[in-house]
Parts: sequence; structure tokens; C-alpha cells
Amino acid sequence: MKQISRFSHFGELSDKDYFRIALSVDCVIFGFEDGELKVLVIKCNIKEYKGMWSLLGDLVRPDEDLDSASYRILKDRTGLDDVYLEQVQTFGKVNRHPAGRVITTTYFSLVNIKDHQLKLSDNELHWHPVKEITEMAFDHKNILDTCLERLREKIQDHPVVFNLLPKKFSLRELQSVYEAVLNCELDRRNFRKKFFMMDWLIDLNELEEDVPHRPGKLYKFNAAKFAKKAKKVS
Amino acid sequence: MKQISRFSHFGELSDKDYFRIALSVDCVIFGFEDGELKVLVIKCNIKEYKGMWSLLGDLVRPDEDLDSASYRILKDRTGLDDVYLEQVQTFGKVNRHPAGRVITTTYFSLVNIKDHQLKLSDNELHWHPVKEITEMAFDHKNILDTCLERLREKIQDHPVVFNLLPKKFSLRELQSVYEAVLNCELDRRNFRKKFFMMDWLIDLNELEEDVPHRPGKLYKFNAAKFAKKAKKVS
DNA sequence: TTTTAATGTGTATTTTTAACACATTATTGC
DNA sequence: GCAATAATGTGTTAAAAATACACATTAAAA
Repeated sequence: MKQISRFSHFGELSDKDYFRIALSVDCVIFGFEDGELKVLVIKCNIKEYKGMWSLLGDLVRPDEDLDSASYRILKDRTGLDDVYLEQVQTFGKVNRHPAGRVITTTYFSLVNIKDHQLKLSDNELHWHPVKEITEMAFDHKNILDTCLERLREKIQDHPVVFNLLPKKFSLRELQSVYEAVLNCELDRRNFRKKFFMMDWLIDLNELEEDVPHRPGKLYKFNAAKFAKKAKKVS
Repeated sequence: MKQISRFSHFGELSDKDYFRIALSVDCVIFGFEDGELKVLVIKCNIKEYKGMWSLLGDLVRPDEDLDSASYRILKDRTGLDDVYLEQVQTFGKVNRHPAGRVITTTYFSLVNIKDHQLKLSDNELHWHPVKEITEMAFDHKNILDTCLERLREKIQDHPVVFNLLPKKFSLRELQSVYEAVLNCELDRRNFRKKFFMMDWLIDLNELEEDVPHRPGKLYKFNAAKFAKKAKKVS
């Protein structure tokens, strides 16, 4: 049988078809703290990249969907199980991992850092400002850049940054997230105008507390408005 | 050693880490003909989906990058080696393939149908109008929809549809591709205005031939304008 | 030569985006 | 208590982009 006739509709897989290819999932977990966009990274301990930062990931299990694998990694690492996750891209260069052929599917995730407070007992796990990361183990810097780019596109039209904030937040905080992600300054009046028009916010009629200046009003994300959409996505 | 400590920086892979997971690449190859957007599909011959259309794909080889695999599939199937290819998404549901665990990374591709004229000797391989495809083998309909959606977003800002047309084309043909992809009607005057402003076209000072009406002017894609960008992407 | 069916062009309207300044309020420091 | 501070909160105008829309021109076909 000619090679070409196996295309696409290979009927059965023989043992030799299961190559020595491992599949992993890597998560770019974004958080927001002190006015900065941060990413959760871990010290790499394999000899080729000793001491460098790497993303959180693991091998995909034989009985596990890709999405489930990324949820599992996030759950295990942060304790959160209600987070935003989006698949971004799969990186499959032959020599990207020194241990062998490992193809990795990457997700980015948005979490509210204060919601779960890592057990930072081991300081191998760490929230690092995205802007300060210049290199990482493996091709992880490339993956980070790709995911950040995707996040920037995403927030232009989709209400996802709420996942980086606490339930209640001020407009200043919201704007601050946008500025951190997009790495630019925004006009306050235009920003507020746009958000009110979008109908993404619910005014809680509460005020900030413990701020060293006039407190701003607090809002929450108008989740009801997107219930249908969220269902469609899942 | 606790399970959690293997995350991300697994040092070495043992035999049991290479699960029975196979990795494939599937290509959604778009073409344009008779005013319609078409996709290259092949009759499926595995028993579960006998006779249904499926996408072109193959297993990724152990020594092959993902991008290379998709190029190989395209080259083998269409004879073309200078085509537009873009990775879209990886589909990894546990039971998506009846033969076993097969995770597939999908690409969409844009080719000019007339450039290569399939050896349609076997009519198992076929250009099918996208609009008329309601179901496919495996999860391929889902893959097709996802790729079409990505294509629609892409053409809004990026000059990629030229890949669907011959070297020389009229503005009418160009608009017709947009209308086919976006599945809508566009205003001719605004369309032309936008394209001239974009500076994507070079006027060839030639006219269409063999058309049963007043011939339109012919243009070609202003490739020079994007040489730098293309380099950056690769 | 008339009819046909397409190409080719410009302007007015609407919508969206961007630029911009000052009064208000709670806290802090004196 | 009062002044100074540092943030919140608000509207208008100008520029740019997107949209709607009609008629003359050209080559082929009848």
C-alpha cells in the first residue's frame, strides 16, 4: 500500500504508529498585583536549564482531554477550579525538549492572585512580573510571548480581564489592568465611557475602603449578560 | 516523590511516559472556484465513518516538526509547496478517533485551485463547497468550522486571500472572495476604496480577457510591501 | 445600432474614536 | 478645625472611519 493512501483516515493504529512522542500541556497563568501583570513560574531543575524559570505543565494522561489536563494543572497548583482558560497554540519543534520528543499544547489562564495565595513555602514557585522576564527554560519565553499577544487581542472585544480582579473592583483598578496588559496609558474619561456603554458592569453602590484618598465606587462584572455566551463556549 | 513535583520540568522521560498517544496533523485546505469557497476533502474509508468526508491529515513523524508535517501533507496532496499555512488549534478529546488516542493539530491553508489541478483520477479526493458541508467524519466538521472562523477573522486585517486567487486578478474577483469567505454582500465602491487605501495592490495596466462583458483591470498583490512582515512571521 | 451587463468613480451621513479641563470628595498633615 | 493633597467623577468638541447611495462608461452580444 502506498504511503499516501494512509492519509487522514488511517483505519487502525499499529504499535509502531504510536511513536515515542510525548504530549504535554503548559499553562501561562496570568495574575495581576501591584499594578503589574504577573505570570506564575517555577524554577527549572533539569540540568540543561538549571535555575531558569519555566511554565507550569505536565504530561497529558492517556485518558484525559487536553482541556482537562490544563484544568488539572491549574487546580493542583493554585487550588482554583473556576478560572478562565483558553487554548492558544501547540509547539512541536523536534528538539524543543532535551529529554526527548515532547509536543506541548499551551493555554493561558487568568486568575485573581489574592483569591488563592499560593503556598509559597517553596520559593521555587513564584509570581513574576511579565515585563521583567527576558529568558526562560525551553521555548517557554516564546510561549509566554505568544500567549501575551493572544491575551492582548482577546481583551479588546471580550470581557475576560474580570478574572484577574476580585469580585468587587473600582474602575481605576479595571483600567489599571488594561494598562498593564496592553502596556500603555489610557484616557480615564474615554475608558469609563466605553465601559458604561458596554454594559459589562453592575454598580454595587459601595465604595472602596482603606484607600489613602477619596474612595471610588465599586462594581462587579455583569455575568448574567454573558451566561449564554459562556455556555456556548464550553 | 509526590506526583506534583513532576510538573513542567520532568527531567527524564521513561518508557511509561510515552503514552499510547498518537499525534496527527489535519489540514483544512481552502480554495476558491465558481464564486464559492471550497475545501479539499477525501472520502473516509474506516468503517465507523464509511463514505463520509474527512480532512487531509497524517500522523506526525518522530523526527518532524508540526509545521513540516502540514507542509508535507499539502505538498503530497496538491503538489504545491508555496502556500499559506497557519496553525489553528489542537483537538484532543479522548474518544475523538475510534482507532485509539489520537490528538490532532489543525492548520488551515489557502491555495489557488487552478494552480495545481488535482489528479482527480480517484474521485475520493474532492473540492467541496464549504457551505454545503453539513457533517463530516470524526470531529472534522467542528475543525472545519473553527478554521473557517479563524479565516474570517484573519482576512479582516491581513492580506491572505491573495493566496486563493491567481497571480493576476480583477477587483471583482477579489471582492467575490471576500463575499464568499464572509458569507455576505459588500458594497463595491467602499470595497474598492478600502483596498486602494491599503496599498495592497499593484495596477498591472492590463485588462481581463474572455469575459462576456466589459473587462476589468487586472492587479497583482503588492508582495514587496509585506516582505518584512513575512520574514518576521517565519 | 441598440441592448445588456458589467466596470468605474465621489459625496454626504453616520458612527466611532480620540483629545482635552475642571469641580468634587475623602484623607492626611499641620 | 482647616488647608493641602491626591484621587474620583463628569461632557464636549474635533477628527477619523465606516456606511449608504446613483450615474456615466465600456465592451460584448443581439
